[in-house]
Amino acid sequence: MSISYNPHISIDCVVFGFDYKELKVLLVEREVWDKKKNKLIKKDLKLPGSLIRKREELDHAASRVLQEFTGLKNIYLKQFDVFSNPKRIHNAADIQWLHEHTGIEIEHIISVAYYSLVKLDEASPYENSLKTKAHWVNINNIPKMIFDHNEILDKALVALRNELRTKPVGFELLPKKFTIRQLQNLYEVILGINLDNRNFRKKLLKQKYIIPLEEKEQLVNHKPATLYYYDQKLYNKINEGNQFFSI
Amino acid sequence: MSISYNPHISIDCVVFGFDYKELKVLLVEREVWDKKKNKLIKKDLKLPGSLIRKREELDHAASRVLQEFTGLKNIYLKQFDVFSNPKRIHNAADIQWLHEHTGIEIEHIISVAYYSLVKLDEASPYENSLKTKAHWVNINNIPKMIFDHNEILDKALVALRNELRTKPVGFELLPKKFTIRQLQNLYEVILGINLDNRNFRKKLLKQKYIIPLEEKEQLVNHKPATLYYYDQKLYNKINEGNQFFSI
DNA sequence: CCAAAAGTGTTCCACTTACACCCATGA
DNA sequence: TCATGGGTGTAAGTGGAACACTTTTGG
Repeated sequence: MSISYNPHISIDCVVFGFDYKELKVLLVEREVWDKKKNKLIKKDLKLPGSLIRKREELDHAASRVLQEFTGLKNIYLKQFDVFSNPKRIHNAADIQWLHEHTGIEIEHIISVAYYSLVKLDEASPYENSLKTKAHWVNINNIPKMIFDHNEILDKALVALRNELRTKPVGFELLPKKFTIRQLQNLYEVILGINLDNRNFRKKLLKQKYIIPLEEKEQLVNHKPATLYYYDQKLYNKINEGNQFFSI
Repeated sequence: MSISYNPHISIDCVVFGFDYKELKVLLVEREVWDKKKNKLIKKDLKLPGSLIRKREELDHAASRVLQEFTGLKNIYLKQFDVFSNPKRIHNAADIQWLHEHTGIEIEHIISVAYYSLVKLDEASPYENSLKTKAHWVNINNIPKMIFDHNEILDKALVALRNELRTKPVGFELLPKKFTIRQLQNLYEVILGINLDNRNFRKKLLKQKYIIPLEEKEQLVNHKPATLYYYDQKLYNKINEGNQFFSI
């Protein structure tokens, strides 16, 4: 195993999902075992990640990790920072665990961090089929993770907010057909602000690449909302080199 | 020498400077020698960069390189991308040169790219004191460089433009005392657009952290312009968590 | 008919844009 | 006195922000 990995560089992915109400992050369990006693010492959480393979491109490594943990291909991935503090992995037990887990002697791992945006309805079927257990954890309820993963997550959220304000990435977190209210909730939850719903609708519906369907919401006990979809190609055509509307 | 470097990770710096008229980039010469004949085979240009040292943090490596090549400390540095294509260094002669130059066997170098903004009037005194020759090259006149350095430069320029539109980084390229016209030229040259000078002045002078001095321009054969300075602390105080004016 | 969320218009203000001339200085 | 760039004001249009009620549906 060790021969195929580059022991100096890893990638970590902050996988965001949105369940129409809350922003969630996919975290995976790490189990630390006492080998002699064959006994579980502790279980904690981390971001999905991996050392890169030898001669592997970073984007490839990120896609690979994402597929390993969610089963999804072709999802939105953005590299947003690099973490290189030599003390980022300092705990003796962590170094030991890495050694056992990878078969590699670790000295200083630089981690390139990505965030990705997935549609929860597509991702959830895969959640149970993992060897390593993964959980969707509410962004407001993140535990202490291993290494510097809390810091990575915090910075991912800042990067996501910045991108959400200027680029049409919110649609990556919603199913293809969505309501304006769902999109508004997404903006409100991620940015942590309240938006005036009349103004939000006006602004959104002015964008020609947000296209109403004949279809309506189903199974709600109130007036069903119109469903819309986001036409990315049209967006690209209209906005060649220009700005997204900003919130 | 080889023992102190990490052979997998390098940093490259795109150092921007502005001479009141043109945007320039600091490039350094690479000389390829035929060792047997002790003869210079060719000279070409590259971005200043270096392998990182073992257990060295990336920001530290970038500052180190910058100081090596410009003599400057504490200058504006921003990490903007990572280049990891395994074919980014593919030329046999380049691999050979790297080996001779670093004493290290190179397999796959991932390069973390920074751009930095320097005040030309402060940087120029150091230009001549370098062991490796460095040149300020006009952004419109960049030759073919080695490796993927042209691609790195192109992406740095895109990143700089994005940042210039939303953050007060232009001041890093000007001396402490500057005229509004100089700042406008900077925006025009970097963004590649024309700006209305009445509107530009109005917008700028509305910002309270751009402070007029009693002093005027000297030695010009026309009405001397008022000098201003940028009060970064005041900017931070005013704009806690908010937006810079956008151009 | 009640509860729940969808959907809709107008006014005010701030900001952007377009546009042309006089002023202060050094040579 | 001329050449050069500095410095200034106004009007029209655009976009954002604030604000409350009616409509449609399921239960």
